[in-house]
Formats: sequence, C-alpha cells, structure tokens
Amino acid sequence: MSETAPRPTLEAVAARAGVSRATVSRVVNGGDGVREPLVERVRRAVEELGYVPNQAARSLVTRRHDAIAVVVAEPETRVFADPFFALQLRGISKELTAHDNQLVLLLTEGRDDHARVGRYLAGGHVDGALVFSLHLDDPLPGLIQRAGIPTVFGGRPGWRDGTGEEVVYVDSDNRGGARDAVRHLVGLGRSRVAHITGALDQTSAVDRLEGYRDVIGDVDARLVVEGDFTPAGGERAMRELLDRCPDVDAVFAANDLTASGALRVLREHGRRAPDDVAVIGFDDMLPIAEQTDPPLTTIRQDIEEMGRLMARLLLKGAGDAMSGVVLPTTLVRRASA
Amino acid sequence: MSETAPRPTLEAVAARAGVSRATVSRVVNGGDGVREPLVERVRRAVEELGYVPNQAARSLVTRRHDAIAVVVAEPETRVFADPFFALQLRGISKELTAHDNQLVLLLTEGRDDHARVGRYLAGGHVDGALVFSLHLDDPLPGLIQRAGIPTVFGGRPGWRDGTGEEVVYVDSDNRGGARDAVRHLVGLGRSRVAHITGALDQTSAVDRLEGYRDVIGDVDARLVVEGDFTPAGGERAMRELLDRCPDVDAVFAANDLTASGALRVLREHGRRAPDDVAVIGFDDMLPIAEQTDPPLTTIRQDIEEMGRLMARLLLKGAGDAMSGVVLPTTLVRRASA
DNA sequence: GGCGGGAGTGAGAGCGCTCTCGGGATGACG
DNA sequence: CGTCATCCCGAGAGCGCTCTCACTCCCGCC
Repeated sequence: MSETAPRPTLEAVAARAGVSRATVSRVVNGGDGVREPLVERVRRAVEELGYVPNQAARSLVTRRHDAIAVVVAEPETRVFADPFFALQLRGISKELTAHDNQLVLLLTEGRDDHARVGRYLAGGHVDGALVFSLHLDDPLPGLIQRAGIPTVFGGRPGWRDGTGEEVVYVDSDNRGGARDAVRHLVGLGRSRVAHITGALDQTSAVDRLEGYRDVIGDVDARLVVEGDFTPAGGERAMRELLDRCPDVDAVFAANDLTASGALRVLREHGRRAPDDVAVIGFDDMLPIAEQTDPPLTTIRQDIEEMGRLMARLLLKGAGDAMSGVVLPTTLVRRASA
Repeated sequence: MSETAPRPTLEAVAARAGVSRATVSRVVNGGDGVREPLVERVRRAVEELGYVPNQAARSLVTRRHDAIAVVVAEPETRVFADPFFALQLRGISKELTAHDNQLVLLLTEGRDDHARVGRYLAGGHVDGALVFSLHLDDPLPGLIQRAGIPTVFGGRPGWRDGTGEEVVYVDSDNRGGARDAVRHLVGLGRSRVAHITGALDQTSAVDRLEGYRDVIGDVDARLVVEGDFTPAGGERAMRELLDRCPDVDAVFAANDLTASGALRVLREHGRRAPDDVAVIGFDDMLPIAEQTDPPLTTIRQDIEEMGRLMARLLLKGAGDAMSGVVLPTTLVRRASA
C-alpha cells in the first residue's frame, strides 16, 4: 500500500530552526511571547519541512479535539434525505470550518446504534455534539445528556432533562410561522381553513398545529386531519378532508411535501387552487415548492442559518445562560394561496 | 461549563483487575493470547469502571485513526442538496460503522477550502478519503492525490492521474443505463428520440450522452440539447427542442429533475405524455419521480450501495488491483414512457 | 552600580496507549 | 527426571505534543 513518508515532528522543526521544542510549539500555536526573529526562523523551518502538527499527540495532552459530532437519529433520515438537513449541515460545516473544527457525522440506524453513539460521545472523542432527534419518545437525547458533553439540539426536543436545567436548542419559529400562514389564508377571505398536520410525535408538527389553533381560535375538529409530512400522507388527509368538509376553502399543510400531495388530490377532484381551495405549505423546500402545480405559497425558514447558529452556540460554550433560540420565518407568496 | 469527570485509564483498569497495562490492552483489542479467567477479570473491570479507550493516545502510537474523510466539493452541493448524496452518505456511514470507523465530513466552499482540505488530508488525521468531485476541471482530486492517502472517488473522475496509475472510483453504469432508457423509447416505437443532456462538464452527463449515441447511432444533432440537471434547464431545453423539432416523439432526459421540467413544458404546449411525447428520466430520485405528472419512467441506480461499496473499497485498501467499479442500473416503468 | 522584575527561552515531565522483549511457568518429549 | 519449545504475562520504552517551571537576560530604578 501507499507507504506514507515519515512526517516531520516538532523536534525536527526545532532542530532545523535551532530552538527548543517548546518555542516551536509556541510559534505554531499563535506565537505569543516569542521574539520576532525567532518566530520568523521557526516559520521558515515549518514551511521548509512541511510540518503539520500531529493532532493525536496534541489531543492527548490538551484533551481537546477540535471536533464535534453531528448526530442524526434514524427517524430523521427521512428529513435527512431532503434538502432540509443538507442545508443545515452546510451551515454547520461553514461555522465549524471557520473555527478550525472538524465535523464527525454519526448516523444512527436502530437501537444498537444508540448505544454505540452514546459510547462514542462519552468516550471523549469530540468536544461537543449537535443532535437532531425531534421525536418525542427518542431515548437518544437522554443518552447524550448522560454522556456529559456539551450538546445543542436541532429543533426543540420533546422533553426537559431531569436535572432541571434547560436544554439548549435551535429551532425555527414553527408556531409563529404557522400563525402567519393561517393569517394569510384568513386574510384571503377564507372562512373554512383546514390544517393537515405533520407527524404529531415531532415537536415541529405540534408547534405548527398550535400556531393554527392560535389564529383559528374555535377550531372545528373536522378541519384538522393528521398527516405525516409525506406526499402520500397529504393525499390521504386531503381526501378525508374533502369527504368530511366539502366546503373547505383553504388548507394549511404542515410542510411542502404534504401540500404537494394535497394539491394533487384537489386537482383530481376538480378543485382549482387557489380559486376553490387555497393551499399553503411550510419549509419552502426547493425544488418541491417551485415544482408543484400551481407553485406553492409557503413559509420559509433559514435553514442554513439554523445550522450555523447551532454550531456557534456549541463552540461558544453556551448552555449556561440560555435554553432555546428560535429563528424567524417568512411568508413566500407564489400561486397556490 | 460541564466539568467532565476524569475518565478511567488503562492503568486504572489494570490495577482493578490486578494485571498489567499490557494485558488489559490485549483484552481490549481482541483478547488474543490471554487466558480466559484473566480476560474475564479484565472485562469486568472495564465494565465496572466504564472504561473507554482514549483514541488520541491510541492513534499516537498506532498511527491509525479509524476515521475516514468524506470530501464533497462545492459544485456538488447541488447534488448534496438532493436525496442522491444523502443516500450515498448513508451507505458510507453504514459500512464505516460496521468497521468501527468514523466519518469526518468535509464540505468545501470555494478555492481557499481546497487548500484547507488538502492540508487536512495530508495532515494524517484520517486513514483515507472518499471524494465526490465529478467536474472535469476540479483541482481537488489532484490535491488529494498529492496528499498521499488512500482515496476512492464517487463517480468517474474526469482524468487519470499523472503517475499512470488508475484512479479508484465507484460509479453507476451511466452509459449502460442511458442505453436501456433509449432502447426502451425505441421499443415503444418512437422514431424521433431526443436527449436533453446534463451539465457536460460532469462525467455522468457525458456518459449518458454516450449511451444515447450508442443506441441511436446516426444522431440528428437537432435532437440533442444541452441541459444542466435542473428543472429550469429541462424547461429551457424542452422549449428549444419543440421549436427545432416539432415532430419529436420521445425524450431521454439526463436526470429526473430535467425530466420534470420537460414534462411541464410539454403540458404547457398541450402535448400529452406519453401519448404524444414519451419521457424518461434518470436517477429514480424520490420523491421527484413519483410526483411528476404523469409519474416518471426512469433509470434507477442503487445509490446507497454505491456509498457502501466506496467505503468497503477504501477500508479494504483496494487501489492496488483495481480502478473503477461500475454498478448496474435498472429501468423503472411508471407512466411517462 | 547593584537589584528587583518582567520577558523570553529551554529542560523535562508527562498525556494514555501499544508493542517489543524477556522471564517464568507449563507441557511435551526423550 | 532433564531439556527445550510454547505460551502468557509484565516491564518499560516510546509515540509527538503541551505546559509548567526554572533559568537567563536585559531593562529600569533607587
């Protein structure tokens, strides 16, 4: 196999520059307290030898790794398979890179993996963790909490930890966004505004439902149908809705995928959007939202910023003073409502 | 901040089990050459103390990291933002996990990042790299090659390296899949089969075009329009196509996104699919392919398996005997062709 | 001109682990 | 019963780095 050439050590650089290891170390780590000529000499030696610090040796003594783990629980692989998570990851990556941190990606696949992830995090391989696990009953967050490393959650977790401390998380304003969506529909003069929920074991779905309730007030139970964030779920729910309430004139779908399914069923039934039934989604997930017929009016969240913020909070060692950070959403008007 | 309790060391385990560090080490690393009763005692001590090996200390001496990097070049973030890459990542993750390796994700953002990634890989932080960089002119592969660590590419790179060695890569059978697609259209009795290409600076697009050519033989140049793998590109190309060749009766689109754009334009122009114009895509990218109207006939590739295979090749230290591995594709019939 | 103090540098002690090597116990065999 | 090979196990030497601590200068000050 490829025989890697022996990489130069601190020692080698020190010898070449005619100084001690300690001095080289100082220069490599910022150069404070070393006189300029020496700094220069060391820099040159580093350059000439192509010296790169051995991270393992460094971590061994500093107990820092300049690496954080991103944990994605299996149920989220659906989320993961859409642009949502990818964007978040990108935001995370940018922020970490800016602070010279590495991103270790942990995807879990079932129960066994939970233990594995727990062990890994407790094993002190990373300085912190960003965790995506939005399900109410997920044991993963508990495990991670117990691992005792700084953690920031993506999305509001469905519980508070036992110690009474608040959990640190970043979420978008699901409830507020939902309110905006429903208000928009109401503002269009619609009086029979339905809601197709997301999977209600996820906090985002619960929060969006709350937002809907905030605006509608006295909710006609028949106008709320449970979906699951998928197009198929949207179709099923829309059918049920048309069946139960033929006079429905607006639908707030829990996300764009759901909305796309709803739109398809409406078309099947000869209902025009937005003329007969106005439809609004959530996420502004491209290309879905732009590809529907008609293009989807929806609520946009700044997903990349969410990721970036999560990383920033983690690196800053937040968690003392704060609990949750909620990012605003904006209404994107297209044709469907 | 969270004061992490001092984690137990090998030494501690050894003391508790009443053996030497060396013996504990042996047990922890497989337990060969240690008598059963001792193994048992050490296991128990490990259990009781909750001992987890310090990876940094281990790496320092073994020079192995049990970690590999996944490098995604910026131009691929488009790819990354669709399910394609996510699935590949999942395959990679599964395979790595099965071999107790960690996944370090490096997303590059522009030129500066190339240098950073090069330095990182050359820095000996990981045991190998999986690289996604499908553009013909990308400098990244060269950089990585120079870093001198085992590498497997995702998708056929657009060059051979200077040393004359073949590059190791995993790709799906773009050319063969394209042939199947076009043959299917021809088998439907279509005689004016057009092709909307992908971005031709990517090998996958080039290969799919080749497959088209393989079947059509004497290609009418007007029937080939350049696209860019996006719905918008598909729309543009389809318009041009209808303009140039009103008699077109079938379209092989370079991917599903392109096909979705083409379908939309056909609908606009009152052409029915598949009756007037049969359309076939590539990727079988869900939910796109299922959401088009009509649902899209397309070429499926086993994306997760690609990822898994890449990881397997890398861990096995392939690269001696082999160059590229090409995975088969299958035709998925839906309604559009 | 001696002296205290601050700043710059080097020596050395580990960080927690693996791995070689040698010694002691054990079993096979003559 | 002696000899030798075999098998286990422990001692100890690092892996490459950081960081403390002591030492040396060189300044300013009385």
